[in-house]
Amino acid sequence: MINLKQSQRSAQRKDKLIDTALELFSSKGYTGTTVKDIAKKSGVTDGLIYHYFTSKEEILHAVLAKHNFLEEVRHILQFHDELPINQTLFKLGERLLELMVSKTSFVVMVFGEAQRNKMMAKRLEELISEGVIALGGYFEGRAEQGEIKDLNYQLLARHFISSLFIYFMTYGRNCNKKEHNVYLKTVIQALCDGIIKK
Amino acid sequence: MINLKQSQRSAQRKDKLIDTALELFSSKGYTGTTVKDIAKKSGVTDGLIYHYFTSKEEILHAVLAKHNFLEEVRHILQFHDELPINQTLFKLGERLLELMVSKTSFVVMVFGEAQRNKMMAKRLEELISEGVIALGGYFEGRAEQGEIKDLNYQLLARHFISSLFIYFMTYGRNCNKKEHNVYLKTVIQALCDGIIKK
Amino acid sequence: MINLKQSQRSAQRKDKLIDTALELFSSKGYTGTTVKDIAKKSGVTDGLIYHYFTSKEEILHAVLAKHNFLEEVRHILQFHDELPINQTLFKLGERLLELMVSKTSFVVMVFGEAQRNKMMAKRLEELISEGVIALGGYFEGRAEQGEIKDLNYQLLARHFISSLFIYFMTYGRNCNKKEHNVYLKTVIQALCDGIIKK
Amino acid sequence: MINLKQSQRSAQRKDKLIDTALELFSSKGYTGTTVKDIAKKSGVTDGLIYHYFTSKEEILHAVLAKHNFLEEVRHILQFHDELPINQTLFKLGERLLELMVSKTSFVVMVFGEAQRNKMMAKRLEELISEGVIALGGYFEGRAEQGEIKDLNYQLLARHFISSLFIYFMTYGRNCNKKEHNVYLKTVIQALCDGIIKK
DNA sequence: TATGAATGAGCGTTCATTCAT
DNA sequence: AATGAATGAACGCTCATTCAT
Repeated sequence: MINLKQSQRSAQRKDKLIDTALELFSSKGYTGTTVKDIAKKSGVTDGLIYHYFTSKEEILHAVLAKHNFLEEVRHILQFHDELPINQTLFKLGERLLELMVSKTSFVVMVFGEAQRNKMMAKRLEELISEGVIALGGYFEGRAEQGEIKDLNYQLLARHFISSLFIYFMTYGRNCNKKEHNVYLKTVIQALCDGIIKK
Repeated sequence: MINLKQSQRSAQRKDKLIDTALELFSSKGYTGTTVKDIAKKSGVTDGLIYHYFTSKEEILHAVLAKHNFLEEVRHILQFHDELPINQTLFKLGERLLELMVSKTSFVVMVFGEAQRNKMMAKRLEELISEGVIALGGYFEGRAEQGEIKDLNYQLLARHFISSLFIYFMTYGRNCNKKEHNVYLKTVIQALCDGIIKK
Repeated sequence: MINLKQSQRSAQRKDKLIDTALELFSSKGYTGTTVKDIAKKSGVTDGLIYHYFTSKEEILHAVLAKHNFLEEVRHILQFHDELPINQTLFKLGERLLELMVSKTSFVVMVFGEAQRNKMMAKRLEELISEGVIALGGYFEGRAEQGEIKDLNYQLLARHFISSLFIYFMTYGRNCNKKEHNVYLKTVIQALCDGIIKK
Repeated sequence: MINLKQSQRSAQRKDKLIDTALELFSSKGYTGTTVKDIAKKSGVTDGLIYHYFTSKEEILHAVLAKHNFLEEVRHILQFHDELPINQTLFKLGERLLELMVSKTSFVVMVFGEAQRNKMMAKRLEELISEGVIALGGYFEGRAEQGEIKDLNYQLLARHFISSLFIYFMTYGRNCNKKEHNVYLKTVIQALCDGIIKK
């Protein structure tokens, strides 16, 4: 029994450490965060950290493993063909923004550290690619139905996703849902109908 | 008069130091780069750095001052109204990509450091805003001529610029001009005419 | 409970560090003493110093806290009125000299550092003032009893205390008790009866 | 001619450097003063310092040589026997205080540096001893005339001089002449007549 | 499990001094 | 005589990591 309780507490503690690490990495960056920082904020002694992780780098790995929202991205990207394209895009944008908002600190960390850390860069590219491929596939499907013009769908998808991403990072991080919607509507309307008056 | 040669060599050396710093900052980040690194790679002793700069931070400032391409961005953004919108956008995109390619390491550094360093964040926002405002103004002008639809031009501009930016950062960094053009054409065609078949 | 031994050894080590620091500060001055010096002389690595103290300045504070003899001075200065004035002064002088002798290196350090370091200057002034005020009060009391002449008792007290102090600093530091007594007798006799033959 | 002018300017410059050094040493201490500081404040380049002095230490020597007021102390200490003792002591005290006031920064430096620097300590002891011996001799002379009691005149002299000195250092440094006189009168009256009411 | 003492390489920075010009 | 570029050892301090308990 004791062992069970112990191992539970142990797991909880590890979890706490990972969450604290994410928080700190997000606000101060990986390099800017001290192992001592993590220990202190988690209410744990310095040495104990190395009972749970072999190195600072491994903490980062654990953070990435726990907060990897690739699954959630994939789930969002299961497109249903019943809706008109613009509504589908709007829903997608809405959900992606929601997801990014709910994981702001994680996104910020991955983004900020990606220049320095190969693994982080790979992770970032994975996330974006996942979206790009799925959305590109959706475009292609619509094209086969004769609904959209003949274009490079992958590039188009990348354009949409990455614009959303940078909007969130540099501008929309602190905006509310209403403002997000204005952005999404503007961008999607332009994307669908073009900006040129006929 | 006496020390013309010396002061020349001194200026050259300072220049060298700035360039070396840019290189290192770009590849390892500001925090990840040691003053000793800069000294060593420049073939200079540690102490001499502080003959030219008062601190590591000042080196960063010097790097930013030397490679500040705000001026160039402004120049690129002087729109001429003779051309059709899509051609104007294409020219703009082409030049912005050219500029980013020619200053890749600088752009990467500013981008990567912006999450951590207030000054860098400001610098980045300046760069993007500059483009957003100018392009937004251009859209507005075209709208007044009845050429484009009623939309939020600032958001539209931000969409175009930031998409370009992230395309470069995550994808186009190593592409050639031809590939850039494909991207630009796709994105601009979609932006102008929409993707929906009528 | 577990680490009683460890925490004991830790406390001892901290104590050792403080004592070593006092020794070094006294002989080489605060500025002239390196943190590495303290570490080396204590048989400890550089980094460990910062496990016990947050800065070199804090080591100084710890030294001051441990060797703060203000309390002892106060105790000495509790005058008893039973004795004749000259005997009271003699006892006071004797004890103050004893105290300074037993804390020679501390006194020397405070004195030497006071010109440069505001905190040390304040500390020194505190020590002297404490004595001056107490002794001045004693003089005043005796004056009210009609035992001493009408004079500025604070200045008189300062005169006595500071003379004692500089005697110790520049001359009596290495003298024995007998020599101290000669000094005290001479000075006190002169102070009480004057040097002029009537 | 040119050489004469040059050597004049050279001498002036050296003088300027010494004075600046004194100023800086006094306010920031010897260790706290940078050779660069001296150069800058003197309007001279770093390297030139070493054309005039072989080291920082030598600058200190030069400062001491130039501002050595032993001569002046000796002059002040030429006692004349016409006056009553208390007036003689008052005149002596007055002049010594005047001298210390006029050379405040020098006195402060010597005093502050004496704990760290053997040479400075020796210099300080020289100055004090000079006064002690002269004043002790004067006392002895008066004693032979039957004017003062039988006491240890050297200790008495040390008492008077050092009290004066510490009064200046810790208290009278910023007082005006009037306040000095109050101090001197009090101390001298007590010294001459004693403080005990008969 | 858990502690926190201990390590030691490395950080940004300072500064007396040297030296080519 | 004068410059200021250049040196390099040393400074106070940080921190990921190890380890005895």
